[in-house]
Amino acid sequence: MRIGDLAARAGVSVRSVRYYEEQGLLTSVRSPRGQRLYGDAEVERVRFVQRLYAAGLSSRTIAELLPCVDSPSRENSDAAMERMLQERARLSQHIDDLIQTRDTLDRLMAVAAEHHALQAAGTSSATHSTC
Amino acid sequence: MRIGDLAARAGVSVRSVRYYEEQGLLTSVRSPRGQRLYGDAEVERVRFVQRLYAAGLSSRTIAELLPCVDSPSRENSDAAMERMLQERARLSQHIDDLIQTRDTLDRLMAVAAEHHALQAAGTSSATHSTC
DNA sequence: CTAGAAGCTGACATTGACGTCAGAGGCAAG
DNA sequence: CTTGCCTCTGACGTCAATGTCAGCTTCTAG
Repeated sequence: MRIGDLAARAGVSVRSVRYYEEQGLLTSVRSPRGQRLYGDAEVERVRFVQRLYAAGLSSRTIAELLPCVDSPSRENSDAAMERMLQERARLSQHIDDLIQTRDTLDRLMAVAAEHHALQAAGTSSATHSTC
Repeated sequence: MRIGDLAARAGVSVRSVRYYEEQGLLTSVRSPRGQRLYGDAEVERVRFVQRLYAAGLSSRTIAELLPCVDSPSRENSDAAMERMLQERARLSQHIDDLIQTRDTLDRLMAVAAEHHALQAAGTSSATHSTC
């Protein structure tokens, strides 16, 4: 499987695949003439990397995490486990923030809807709220 | 209240405050000599903007949303409401993604912990899993 | 064999939310 | 008046993940 196919299957650009390799997030076997070759497993690998990106991890952090996924050993598992715990905490914090923001948005929309209803009824009440 | 105080109270940099004004997310009154002056309300405003940023909204999107918050009127409330619904959906999707990623991380950590335990017991079982 | 699609490397461009610096002016305290 | 801190505008730097282009090579279909 060549780079174009991998990119298509994983739903990313060819450029991104090369970048992932450059960052040490992905390895490839080279054909005698220098073209990158991949197995089916790499498709999942790319998707996994994408998900970590989506979770806000930097390529450096991902690079620190992946060795544990790849070759579990005593030395790296401790450090990686700590790293994962850290990222898990960061992720949870981020999720909580987003939920809180969504709640804020919901309250804003509720007030807006109420205002809209009042206005539709021609009632100009004392609701001084925003929107 | 001058820009430095506002920035300190809201917990952002002076640069950011100027940037917000540049993007139309914040307004200021100018002193006779041209310095920006703010009221207490702007502190909350800046914090609100920050939360929207944290939620992944771009400054352009925030700029489209804020007029509704500021001056509720019939024309802008419809558009703003739609926009808010859109962003709410995006937010929910993002939250779901993050939770899914956290779950993946949890599974990874569980396997890692198991592996670690087995290794500690000197047992090299058939768990071919990652880490 | 040959045209065109796809790959390679290397480098510069882009986007967004700032950081940072320069040069000039404002403002309160001693 | 001076010292030192704050503010102003304007412009360039940064960082990270990609886009994009150039110039060249390799593979594939006819």
